[in-house]
Amino acid sequence: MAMSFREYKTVNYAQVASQILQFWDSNNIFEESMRQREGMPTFTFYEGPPSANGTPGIHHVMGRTVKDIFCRFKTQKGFLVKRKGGWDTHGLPVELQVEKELGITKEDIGKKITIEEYNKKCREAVMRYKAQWDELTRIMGFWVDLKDPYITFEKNYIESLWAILKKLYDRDLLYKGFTIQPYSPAAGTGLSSHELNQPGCYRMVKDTTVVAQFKVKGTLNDYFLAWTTTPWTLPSNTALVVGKQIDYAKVETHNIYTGQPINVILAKNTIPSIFSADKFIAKAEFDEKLHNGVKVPFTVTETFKGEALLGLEYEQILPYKTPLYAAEKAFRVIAGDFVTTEDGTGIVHCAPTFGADDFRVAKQNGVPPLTVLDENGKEAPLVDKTGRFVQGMGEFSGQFVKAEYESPEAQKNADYKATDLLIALKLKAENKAFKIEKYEHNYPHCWRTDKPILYYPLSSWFIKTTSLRERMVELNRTINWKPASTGEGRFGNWLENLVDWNLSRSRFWGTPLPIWRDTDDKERLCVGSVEDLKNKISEANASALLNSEELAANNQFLAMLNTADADLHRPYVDYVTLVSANRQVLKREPDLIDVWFDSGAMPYAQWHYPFENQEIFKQNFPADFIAEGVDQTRGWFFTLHALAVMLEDSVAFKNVISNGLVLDKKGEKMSKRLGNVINPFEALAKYGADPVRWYMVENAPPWDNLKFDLEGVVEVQRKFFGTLQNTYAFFALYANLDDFEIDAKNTLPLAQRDESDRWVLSRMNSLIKTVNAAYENYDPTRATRAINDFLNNDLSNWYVRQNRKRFWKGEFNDDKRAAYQTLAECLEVIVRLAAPVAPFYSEVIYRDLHKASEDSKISVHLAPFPTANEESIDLVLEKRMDLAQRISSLSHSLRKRQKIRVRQPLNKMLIPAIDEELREDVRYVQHIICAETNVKQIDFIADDTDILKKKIKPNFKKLGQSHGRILKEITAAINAFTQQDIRALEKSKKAVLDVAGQRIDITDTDVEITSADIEGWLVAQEEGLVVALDIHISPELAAEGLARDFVNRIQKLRKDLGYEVQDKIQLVVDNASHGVVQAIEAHRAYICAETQALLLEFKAQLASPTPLELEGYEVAVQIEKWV
RNA sequence: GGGCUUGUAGCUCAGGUGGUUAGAGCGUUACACUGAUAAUGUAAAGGUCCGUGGUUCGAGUCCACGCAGGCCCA
Repeated sequence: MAMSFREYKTVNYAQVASQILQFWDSNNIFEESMRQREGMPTFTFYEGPPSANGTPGIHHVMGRTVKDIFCRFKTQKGFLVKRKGGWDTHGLPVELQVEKELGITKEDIGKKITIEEYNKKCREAVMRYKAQWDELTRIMGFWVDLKDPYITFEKNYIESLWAILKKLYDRDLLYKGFTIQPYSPAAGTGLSSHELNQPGCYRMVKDTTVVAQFKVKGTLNDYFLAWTTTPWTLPSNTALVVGKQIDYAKVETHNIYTGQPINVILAKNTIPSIFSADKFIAKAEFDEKLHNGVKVPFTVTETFKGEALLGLEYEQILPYKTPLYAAEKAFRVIAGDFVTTEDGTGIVHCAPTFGADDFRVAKQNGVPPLTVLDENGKEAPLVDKTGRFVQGMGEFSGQFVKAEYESPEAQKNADYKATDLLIALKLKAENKAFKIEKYEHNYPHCWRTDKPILYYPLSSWFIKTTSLRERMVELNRTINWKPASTGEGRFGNWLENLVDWNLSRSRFWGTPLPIWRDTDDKERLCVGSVEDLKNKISEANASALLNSEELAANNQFLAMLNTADADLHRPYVDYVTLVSANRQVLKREPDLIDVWFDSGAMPYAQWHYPFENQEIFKQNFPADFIAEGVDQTRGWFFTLHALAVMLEDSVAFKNVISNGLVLDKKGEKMSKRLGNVINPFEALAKYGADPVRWYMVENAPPWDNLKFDLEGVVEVQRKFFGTLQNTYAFFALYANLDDFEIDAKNTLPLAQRDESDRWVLSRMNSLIKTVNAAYENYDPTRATRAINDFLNNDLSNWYVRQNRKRFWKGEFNDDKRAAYQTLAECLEVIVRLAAPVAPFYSEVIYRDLHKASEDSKISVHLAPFPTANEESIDLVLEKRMDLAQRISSLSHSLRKRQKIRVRQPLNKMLIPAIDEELREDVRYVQHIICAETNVKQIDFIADDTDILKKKIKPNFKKLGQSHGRILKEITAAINAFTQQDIRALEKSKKAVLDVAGQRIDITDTDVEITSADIEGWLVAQEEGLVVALDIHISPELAAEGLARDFVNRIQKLRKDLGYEVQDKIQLVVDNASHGVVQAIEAHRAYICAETQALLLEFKAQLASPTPLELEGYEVAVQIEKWV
C-alpha cells in the first residue's frame, strides 16, 4: 500500500518551527540551497551588521524578515544568494556600557584603568549577547551565514579599512580641520551627525534665555539687542552679526528691570515680539494713570538697513577674558547670511568657539575667538572639555555651564542656580539684560548620556565627501528605493546639502586612524596595510632616530603582529613610532574613526579586500539588495553609498528597502519606560515564527510604521495558516481513502477537468504572476495579500466548498482524480509562493504533499519558484465564475429576506438576460449556481418583456466630455426617463433631450441601461445584475426539504456517535408523524445514499430512540452501525 | 523652522490615469450551513474619506492653506 499523506488535527506553529529547524540543520538545507546554485548568477545581499552588545527586539524580527524574504525568493528564482552575516563591534555604546559597568568615566581611562584593560573589556562586552542574536536569527528562520561572519574589530577587517583610508588619503580626500562640533562633555567625546540622528536626541527643553544689551561704544545709553538661548556663551562673545538688507530700528524706552532710560537697536520686524504687550506699550498710547508701573512706553526714533551698522564697536558684555590675538578686531558688528528675523532680535550674538555659524562668520571677517592658553600652553576656549568654565572667570571659574553636568545631588540643592540663570541675573543687575525668559526649544542631547551637548571646537579628520557630491546625487538616481520618497526626498536632499564627513572620534575602542605625524603636525604618513606598517617600523628602527624606548616599543609591536593575537587596536598601535622621509619622528594621531566608516566599508572589508578574495568581491559588488530601518538613511545607507562612489564610482546597492518603525498597537513607540515592549522570543515561542512574519509583512508595507498587535498575529494564524491547514487536511483525508498519488506523469490535461478545476487553475496562474511581480518589485505586502486572498476566497471558500462532494462521493474515477490533482496543485503552488515569508509551515505542507520521509532532502526552499502558465489563464471563465458567485450571493440574500433556509429546495430562479452573452455565461455555470443555491432551474426572461423594469443612468465619462457644462441638466432629463422612453432609446439607439431649450442628441452609448426589477417578483439586484426567486414551496418541495433536513440530522448523529466516514448504518424511524414518514418515503433512495444507510424502516416503538426536531416535526430515530 | 511621510467604518488596511451606491478583513449583531466541524457561509448595522478653500459639469482622488500623528534634519 502506498504511503499516506500525513494527517493531523491541530497545529502548534512554534512546535512545527522547531521541528523544521531541526530538519534544516541536520540536512544542511540552507547550505544545500546555495550549493545547488553554484555557478548560477549571483544575487548579492549585504547584511547591515547589528551590534550584539544589547538584546534584540521585535523590530529586529521585522527587519530580518524583510531581508530573508528576498534572499529566499531569489534563491527560488535560481540565483546564488550568499548571505554573509556580520557584527558591528566598535563605537560609543560599547564604551559607555563598559564604563557604566566599571563605574568609571572617560577621564579615568589611562588613570584608573589602562587602555589595554579597557579595550579588553569592550571586546568582551561587544559580543555579550551574540548567543541571543544567533538564537533569534535561527528561530525566526532568517537564513544568514552566522558561521563565518565579518566582525569589524578583527585584524583583517581593520586592515581593509586602512587600505581604504590610505586610498582616500593618497587621493587627497582625507584632510585635517578644525571645526565646531557637537560634543558631549558627559561622554567626553565629539558626536557625529549620524549620532545626533539617533531617535530621541532632539528634545524639547526649557532654557533660560536672555535678550542681552551690548552697549555701543561712545554712546551714553545706546545698546544692541541680541537674543541667546545659551547665556553661558556670552563671556565668549566677540562679535554681533546683522543682515545687510534687514531693516533695523532704534527704539527709545526703559530697561524693565532697572528703569534706566535706554535706546536699543534691533530688527524692525522683531519689535512686536520683543516689546511684548504684557510689558510694553507704544509711547503714543501710554497713559500715565493706567500704565505707570505696569507697562513701559517705547517709541521708534530711527530706522536703517543693517549695512549701516557694520563695523560699529561695542563694549564687551562680560569682560572676564580678552582675545589672545587680533583683539582690535573683536567686539564689532559684522554681516552674516544666516541672520533672520523669525525669532530673536535680528542681531545674532556671535561666540566663535561655540557655534558653527559663529566660527565661520568670525573667520570670514577676521574676528578672533575668545580663547585662553591652557595649562599646556595650548589655545583653548573658555569652557574645558568637562563642560566647566576655565579658571580666571571670576565667580564662574570651575562652574559647569549646564546644570545637567552637575551631580544630581548638587542640582537638587535648594540654593543651586544654573550658570545660565546666574549669568542672566548678573546681566540684569548690571543693566545689560533687556529681557529674561524661559523658552522651550528643541535641543540636541547626547544619545547615551541623555545630557545636552555643547557645540565645541575640536580638531579632526574629514573625508572630502563634498568633492564627489554631484556624482553621489547622480548615482543615487539609479537606485531603486522602497519607498521612492526616501531616496528622492530624505536621502536625495541630504546628498544635495552634503558636508564633509567628520571621521575623527577621540575615543579608545574603535578602528585607529592609520596616520602618524610629527609634533609640529607638518609631516604626515598614512599606513595602508599591516605589511606597510611592518616595513615602516623597520625603516624607523633602522633610521637611528629613535630612542631606546621607542625602539623597544616598536620591536614589541612587531613581535605581537607575528602572533595569533595580532591586534591593531589602541593602545598597541599608539606605541609605534615612525620616521618620515625627511627624517622626522612621527607619532600616531590618537583619533579613532567613525564607526559608520566600519559598516559602510563592509562590502570590501567583509572579504578582506583588496588583500584577498578579489574574485568574490567582484561578483558581489554592488549589492542587489539591502534593507535596514529608515533611521539608517543618513547612517549606513549613506556611508555605503559615499564609499562606493569614492572608491568604485558605483552605487553600493541597487535596491533598498528602508523599513519603518515597529510601534505598539496604539501607535506609540515601544520603550521600556512605557512597558509596551514585546519580547521577540516570547512572541515567537507563543505564536510561531511564520504567523509573526506573515503578520508583519501582510499588515502594512515594510516602509510604513507597523502597529504591532498580537491580536493581529492570532488572526493571521487562524485566517491564513488555519485555512491552509484545513484545506490540506481535507485533501489528505480523502486522498488517503482513495490512495490517491500525486504523479506528474499522470496529470490529467486541462481539457479533461471540469469548469471549477479550470477556473481555480486559471486563478492560480494569475496569482503566480501577481505574486512574482510583487516580489520582483520588492513589495512583499502585495504578495502576501494576494496569496491570502486566493487561498481564502478562491480555493477554500469557493473551490473546495463547491467541490466537496467530488472528493468523497463515488468511484475513484477521472473526475475525482482531476479534483485531487487540482487541489494538490493549488496547495503546492501556494506553499511555494508563500515560502519566502512563511518558511516553516510552507515547508511542512510541501514535504507532506511530497510524502517526504524524515531524512529526505525534499524542501520547498530548494524548489523553484512557480512559473505561470499563460494558457491556463481563462479570463472568460473567470468572468463567468464571478457571475455565478454574484448570482448565488443575490439568491442567498433573497432567501435571507424571506427566511427560507438554503436546505429547502426551490423551483426556479429568474434572470433577465439583457443580451445573449449574459445568457450564455449563466448557462455555462448554471449547474454551479443551482447546486450552490439549491434551486432546480434557471429561467431567463426576455429583454423586451413588459414586466422587466429598467433603470437608466448617464454615462458620465462620455457625456462629461461632450456636454460637461450642462451635465447636471442632462442628468436630470435622463433620470426623468419613463420605461417607455428607455425602451424607445434601446430600440432606436438614440434619443433627443430638451435641456434648457436646447436640443441635445444622445445615443445609447451615452447611457447605461440596466434591469432593476421584475414586476410581481421578489428580486435582488446589484450593479445591473438582477435575480428573482420563485419562492413558492409546493408540498413536494417541502417534502424534499424535509428529507434534506432529515439527512442533515442523521449525519450529525453519525458524527456524534463517532462513526467513520465509510461506516454503513441501519436506520429505524418512528412512524408517528405522517408528514415525516411521507417525506422520507418519497426520498428513501436519496436518504439512504447520503447517510450510507443499508436499511431504513419504520416502527411504532423504538428500543433506544433518539429524538430529533425537524422544521416543527418531532421524530425519533434509532441508528446502528451495520455489521 | 525645513524635508519626507501618514490621516478612509470601532480596529488594521485596499481604493491605476477625477465619473455620481467608497471596499476588504477583524470586531459587533442576526441568521444559516454541516462527511473541512476547535472549520465554514450569508446578511445587517457601522463613513462629514482630517479640516477649509480652490480647479472642474463632477473631487476620497488634482491644487493651495491649515490641523493632527510619525520619522529625519536644523
